Amino acid sequence: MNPDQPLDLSQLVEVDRIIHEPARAAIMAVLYGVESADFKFLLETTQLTKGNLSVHARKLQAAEYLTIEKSFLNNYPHTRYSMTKLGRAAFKAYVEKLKWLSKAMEGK
Amino acid sequence: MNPDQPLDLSQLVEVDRIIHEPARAAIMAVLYGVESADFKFLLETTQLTKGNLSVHARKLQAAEYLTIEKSFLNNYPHTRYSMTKLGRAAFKAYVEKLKWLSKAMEGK
DNA sequence: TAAACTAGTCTATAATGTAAACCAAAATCA
DNA sequence: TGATTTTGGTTTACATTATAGACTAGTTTA
Repeated sequence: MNPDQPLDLSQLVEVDRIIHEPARAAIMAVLYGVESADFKFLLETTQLTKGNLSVHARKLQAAEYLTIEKSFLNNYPHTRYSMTKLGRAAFKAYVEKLKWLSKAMEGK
Repeated sequence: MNPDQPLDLSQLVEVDRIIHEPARAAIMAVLYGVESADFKFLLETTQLTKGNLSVHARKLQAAEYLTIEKSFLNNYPHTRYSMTKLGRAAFKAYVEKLKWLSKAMEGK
């Protein structure tokens, strides 16, 4: 029991739950690197099932972390997702928190 | 849409869910740094409610990530938690995964 | 002996994630 | 042509899960 431990673990408990769900973190991680991505691309990169991708993407949309644009491409429905500024900031903050934790665990 | 993206996001989706829950991650983070800790100490450091601490700690015990020892101290019940080798390894692997994600997001 | 405190546990409720079933339209097949 | 398959998703029933307030059991203090 180390009394000089300055870690504030409550920060961890207060992590952004919307992003913290791995399925959504994966979606965010993909979109963070690109301007936009369509359903098929996200399906391949995240390895989620279609149902999960659909549901989780809409949860991210509800949080205004991403936008969903529907159109038709070659006669087929086509859905394009892109991260909002809010989503980008939230994801950045989330990753910072992860980094903080891993740094805090170093040398223990 | 960056085609030369080598990221395997399925790794993220397959993260250890037992640790991934923030309440439990906080417990693990505390115990990772110390040999053992009692209920009160965990309560203060994690900021969890008593009910949650109790439940989540037992879930970690069920996963064999920590041990729970009960005794009496000054006539009061006293519960002491410590991380198992399995728990330590699992937490280390978990933190490595977080590190991997934050590194992967750098410069994007 | 009543009241307040310690040290937890139990449990009802709400919230959440999951993937299989479903849908509409387009393409292919026979 | 009609039947079947494929594309591109959405819906929803189900199971799992987290949460905190109520509860228990015993101790100390007034």
